[in-house]
Amino acid sequence: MTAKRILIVEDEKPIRDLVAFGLRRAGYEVSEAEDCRSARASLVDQRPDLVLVDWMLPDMSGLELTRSLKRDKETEDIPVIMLTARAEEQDKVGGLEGGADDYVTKPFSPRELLARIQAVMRRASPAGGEDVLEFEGLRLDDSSHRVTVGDAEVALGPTEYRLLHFFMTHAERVFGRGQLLDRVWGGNTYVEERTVDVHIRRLRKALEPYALDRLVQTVRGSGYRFSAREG
Amino acid sequence: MTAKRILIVEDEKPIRDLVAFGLRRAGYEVSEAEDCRSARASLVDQRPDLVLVDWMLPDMSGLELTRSLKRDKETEDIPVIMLTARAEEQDKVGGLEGGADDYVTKPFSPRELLARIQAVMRRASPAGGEDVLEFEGLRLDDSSHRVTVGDAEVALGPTEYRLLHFFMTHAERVFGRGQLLDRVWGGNTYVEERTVDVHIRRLRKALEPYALDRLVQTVRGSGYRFSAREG
DNA sequence: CCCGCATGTGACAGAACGGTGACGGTGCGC
DNA sequence: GCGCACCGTCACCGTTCTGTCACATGCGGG
Repeated sequence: MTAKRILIVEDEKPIRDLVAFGLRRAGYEVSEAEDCRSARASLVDQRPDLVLVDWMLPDMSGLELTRSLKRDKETEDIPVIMLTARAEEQDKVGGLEGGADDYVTKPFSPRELLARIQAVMRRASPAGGEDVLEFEGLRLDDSSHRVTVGDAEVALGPTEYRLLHFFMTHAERVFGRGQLLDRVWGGNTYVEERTVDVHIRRLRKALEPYALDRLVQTVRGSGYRFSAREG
Repeated sequence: MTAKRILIVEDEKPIRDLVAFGLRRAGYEVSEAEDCRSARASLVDQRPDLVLVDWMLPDMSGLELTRSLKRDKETEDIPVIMLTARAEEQDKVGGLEGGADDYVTKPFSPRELLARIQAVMRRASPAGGEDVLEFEGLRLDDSSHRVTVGDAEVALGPTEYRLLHFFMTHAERVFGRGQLLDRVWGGNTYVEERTVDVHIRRLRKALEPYALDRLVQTVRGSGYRFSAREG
């Protein structure tokens, strides 16, 4: 999975550090800027997937920055989340009007911020955002619906694709055939449990040329597991 | 399910007592620390499932504690909830408290605290969170269905796995063959009692390479026991 | 010290389980 | 309508697991 890049524009260093630290932990790649000038620079060469902008900035208000961002064809697709202090709350309307995709009032809980970031990105992703899972050299790009190993493309049927997607988002856990039917086929389909075996087989066969069939492991008596570690 | 352990790090005794009392009533196992020093100690030997940290602490700020927690591979998975006074939230803290998973502002209602605790724990467990039993270096991860000692994987058949799982969740107690048949095989199976012996044997054999077969002990005339203490 | 009973142990046959190739059916695009 | 891709099911097979037995071992009481 390519890490999503987030740019933080915030002049108060302690807060900036704090937020950056938290976001990095959550798996994002974070760059920081303390004013609009450097923010613009970062925007050009980092091409972040999302921008967090503080409302109050020394050289230009965050609102201004957002507006100009959204005016530029080059950057208008980048989602923006504004950070505002509670006192400034009445201005939130203005923030949204400026083109921000969402705003969060300080203080905010980490949960909340992460949730909003994800929500906003999800909304933006059809535009060009990427949704890539990677595991042991195996890449699954959900937006383009492609599975690749290096340059080669792995040909999968729809069911195998969903199965692999499910596994890649739930690695290291064992799932019984019933659970897989529930979660990959859908809760109210009735098919034989052994059908799962057959699709596991097909998935393995597709991964075999790359010696990645080992990732799909049988746990005798329980089901299957997707894992890098041999079992 | 073993009761979840919560560690409270808070210097003001009255508050600490109050919170601890409430949490114990809610069924948690609570340990307390009044500064970061003792918190660290508790972290090591208690391995709490969640930590509640006050923002203001005498020796080190709660923020520092949280950060160092999240930096350490050993403890980064333990969810942290920060407690902050309302006065502190405005100016200093913007948001992600150095990696805290959530935060609660004082004064808070017991309800809210409990709700957040549950939410955070729920979120922590399915993600990377695991269902891990550990005993004398022997690890049984039920979600991935793996039994390991250090890096090595212990190969167990289905029955041996269930047997070990049962023992690890019921250590230090003696079970007769009949009881084991009931609880590991299932209430309505009819098999010879001596069959238990054979599976005990197989389990021991699998643990032998790691000198852990000593954990499965025979109680002559009564049955078997899983225990670290010899005899 | 010896006996008797409880437990350890190796072997084995049947059952259960999962892997695999093949087949017929179905829906879709051409 | 035809061919193609995919799906679900089945039958068959090798492998692994399981329960049972027969025999070995060992502990404890007399």
